Amino acid sequence: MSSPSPGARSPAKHRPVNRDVAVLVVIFTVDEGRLHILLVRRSAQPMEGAWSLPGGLLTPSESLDEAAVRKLDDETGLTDVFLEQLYSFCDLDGRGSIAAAYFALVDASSAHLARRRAWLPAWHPVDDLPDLAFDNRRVIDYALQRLRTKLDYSNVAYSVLPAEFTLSQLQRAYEAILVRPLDKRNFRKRMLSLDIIEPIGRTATEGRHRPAQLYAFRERKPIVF
Amino acid sequence: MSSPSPGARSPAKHRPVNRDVAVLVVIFTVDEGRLHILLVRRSAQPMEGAWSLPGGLLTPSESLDEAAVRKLDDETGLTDVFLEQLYSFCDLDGRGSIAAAYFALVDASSAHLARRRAWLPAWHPVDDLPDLAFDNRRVIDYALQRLRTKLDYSNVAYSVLPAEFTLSQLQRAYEAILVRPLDKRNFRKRMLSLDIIEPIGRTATEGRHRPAQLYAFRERKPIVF
DNA sequence: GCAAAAGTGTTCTCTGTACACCCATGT
DNA sequence: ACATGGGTGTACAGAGAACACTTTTGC
Repeated sequence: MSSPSPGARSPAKHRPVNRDVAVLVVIFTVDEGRLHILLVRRSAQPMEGAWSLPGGLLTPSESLDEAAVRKLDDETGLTDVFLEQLYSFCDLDGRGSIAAAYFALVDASSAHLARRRAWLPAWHPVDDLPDLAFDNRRVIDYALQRLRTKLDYSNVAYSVLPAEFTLSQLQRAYEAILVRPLDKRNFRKRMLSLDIIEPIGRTATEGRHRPAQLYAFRERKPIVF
Repeated sequence: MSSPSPGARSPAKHRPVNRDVAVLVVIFTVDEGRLHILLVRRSAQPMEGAWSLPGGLLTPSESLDEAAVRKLDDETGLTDVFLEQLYSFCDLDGRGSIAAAYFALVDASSAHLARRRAWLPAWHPVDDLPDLAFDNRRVIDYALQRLRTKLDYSNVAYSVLPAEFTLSQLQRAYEAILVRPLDKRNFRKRMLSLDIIEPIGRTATEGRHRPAQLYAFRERKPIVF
């Protein structure tokens, strides 16, 4: 709410307490049938060089959402993807700062990772993460849970695929995120009945087998069923 | 209460930018078959006297959760109830502060509202709220949505009822929150099959009709189905 | 012609929903 | 005896899960 607290009693001697406020972004992608997260190396003490989630302090004028969008853009060059606030953590670093965590889904082939840094950012499979700075692991676990839940009742997957895709690609993305095989017929039946994707009328040949019908999401923005 | 002057923030480029960080608590209860929210009057400018959600700045040493627990205790005298972080809002007051919103469910008959203030806090039916300070309406709408969703796949209702209750009381609480009548037989069948409540073996007589079996939640803590 | 992925229906089970009557008590 | 809310079962519909074979292409 507002800085002045409606319920507070002693206006005179209360001194406002300000805090560091940062955003963290858990950026997911699916590549080679596996779910990955983007990690960067810390460029400052403490724990310089340790793998961690991308993030940083808010600038004086920006909002939480703006900071998250900026960070995501910095790291991937992408702006028009699924990005949602996750949870606000306190004291992840042991120094009382506030970190508003966000999570995003990106198409690996559209993302352009920064290449001019001493330490290069990199995709890491979620089932094989390195040791992470601070309590970043907690944030990732929370994001994973939310992503998996949300996959079931929303169209978030639109953001992890290129504009045109085959149903098999879509299914592989779902399977990578859920870490569970899905039945092909049931999967297709459900996706089509949800009315969130449509065939675009062209096919794609990929390998020495039958070409697949190409589909696109009707809306490239979040929809909840 | 005095709000921090703009100069209180660290303007220098090489210094981290700190912000006011506050918590807001949307405190729900069910009374007389209607869902209510606890509102207080702002005790400071701007908008002094306007109804708003309880909240306030973090003290120097506390975490977000601790501040939310403290606020809830201040307003209701309750500590062992359902309380969950909702979302962090930015700039609700137009001055760039961060507000971590929480929501809580309390049993109206256990709550003791503050009585020694110039402006008394009060329960307001959610379907008949007064004009509210700032963007508090957005926060309440968000909390309502989350509460209604969560009612369907968790035992949050444990926190809005006394320790012992009848199935009819439980059903009335659900109906008040969802604003929709529920079928008695289906409701009882479902509640019992979820295995989250159990009969305590006693009955309660209330009015000139058949006494009702009393039940209790097996766990008085959050469970997700 | 063969390897490889695309594409396609039916059956069963389970969950949610609709619906109406008798029971125990106080007055 | 009657008014009031407590308590109970069954039938139907829709959703999700299990399951196997034919088609189209590149080589």
